[in-house]
Amino acid sequence: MKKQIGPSGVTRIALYYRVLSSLTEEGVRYVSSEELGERTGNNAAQVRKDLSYFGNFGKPGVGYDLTDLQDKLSQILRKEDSRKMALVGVGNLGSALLSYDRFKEEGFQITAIFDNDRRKIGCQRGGLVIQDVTELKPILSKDGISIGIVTVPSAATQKVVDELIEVGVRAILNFAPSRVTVPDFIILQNVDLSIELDRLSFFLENKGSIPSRAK
Amino acid sequence: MKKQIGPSGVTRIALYYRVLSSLTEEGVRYVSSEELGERTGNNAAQVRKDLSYFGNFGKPGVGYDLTDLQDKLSQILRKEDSRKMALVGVGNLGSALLSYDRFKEEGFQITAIFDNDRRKIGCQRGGLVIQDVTELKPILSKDGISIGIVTVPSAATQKVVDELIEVGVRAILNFAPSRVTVPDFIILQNVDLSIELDRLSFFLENKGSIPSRAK
DNA sequence: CTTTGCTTGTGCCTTTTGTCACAAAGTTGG
DNA sequence: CCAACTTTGTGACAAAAGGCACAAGCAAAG
Repeated sequence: MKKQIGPSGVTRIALYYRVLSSLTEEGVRYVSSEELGERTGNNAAQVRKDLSYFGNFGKPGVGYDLTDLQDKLSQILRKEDSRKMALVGVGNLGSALLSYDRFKEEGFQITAIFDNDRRKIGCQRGGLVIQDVTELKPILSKDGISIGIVTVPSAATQKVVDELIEVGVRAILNFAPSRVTVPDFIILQNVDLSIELDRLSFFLENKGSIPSRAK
Repeated sequence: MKKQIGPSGVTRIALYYRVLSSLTEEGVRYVSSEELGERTGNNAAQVRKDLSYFGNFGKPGVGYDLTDLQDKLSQILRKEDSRKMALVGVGNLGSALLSYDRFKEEGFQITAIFDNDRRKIGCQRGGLVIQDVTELKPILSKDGISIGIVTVPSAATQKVVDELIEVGVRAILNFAPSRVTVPDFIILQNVDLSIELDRLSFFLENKGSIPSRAK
């Protein structure tokens, strides 16, 4: 069986895709693994190997056809299936994510938002009405939403996550600092900003030690 | 020379620290590598090895003294040196970070904020006055700020980062999607939320393939 | 058509990261 | 004090990730 790409490889693929978008605007037609590596901070061989997991996209002596490669990566990352997302927790961070333009640009769309705060429920945010989180299950059960973004306080996280899973959400982006447990078939990605700062804080005093990886 | 801990090890250390805080609230006195592993989703041996990079904190047959270990990790992550941070770019995301309580809780404090928008400059946000980004250098040069948070549009990122470095900032948390180049001695951490979503999107269709690592 | 010059795809090696398993150290109960 | 349990710290092993280097493929020039 052919070896598969790893988690960090996927991150790099997404990065390559970003760079391709820039290059398109610059009117380039072909790009080499060398250049792609340069622009993303990766080794050229790494780039070629990453891409080779999904097929032979390049032409020796020329490089990769830009629009062609873009299509391929778009397909790999499922950019066409417009992904609908639900956001739970319309606090500061949640609100910011709602008006975060880059989600739209990259084909992601938040279509339902929830909170447990009486004062917020019914209000509008980014063109959507904030709904009662206790109504989450009945409301989402028909929507076929596959991605959930959770920006609620730690204490509530597990409950919200469980409910999202019940209504068919299969991937969750969790901004709460608490670790959540999910079944194996669920994709969970934690984003903990204060941990990022802890990392910075550590490396500030131990700079020489470890080369910073470009996550 | 003794081997040093790697980048992902540092992330785990920060995670352990979070769990210790919870455990303290629960009134526990000792914790085993087994339990710490359980709660952070790591192998017990991994936990012990991570900790052993910094000393022999545990007692065989007992485990780790909770408050003691907490102190040690706090020291490792430099939690005491109250870290001052500057935030550049007071848009949606920037504003959210300003009122993100967890930064305070974890000992990080934003003490200066900048934007280039005429209409924002002079306004208050989270108890701070938004200052003109063109004044960044003169204002920060005296402050001894070591961490910068950058939430400006892609086009402006490199310039802002360069200026931060000029005034002595040594670690940067960059939320812009564009890759920035910095000298070797600078710690740069990119956080790109739309790339996180791309990852989710990919794994949704390739679930079986790769076990999701608990970042 | 041949030669020269790039650039890809990939086997192999190196380095890093994670896990296992066990000796040493401490604890508890009789 | 001794025997039976725990749990640590770590050397040895396994798996994964990254990089090197080269054969094979394509292009362009003569």
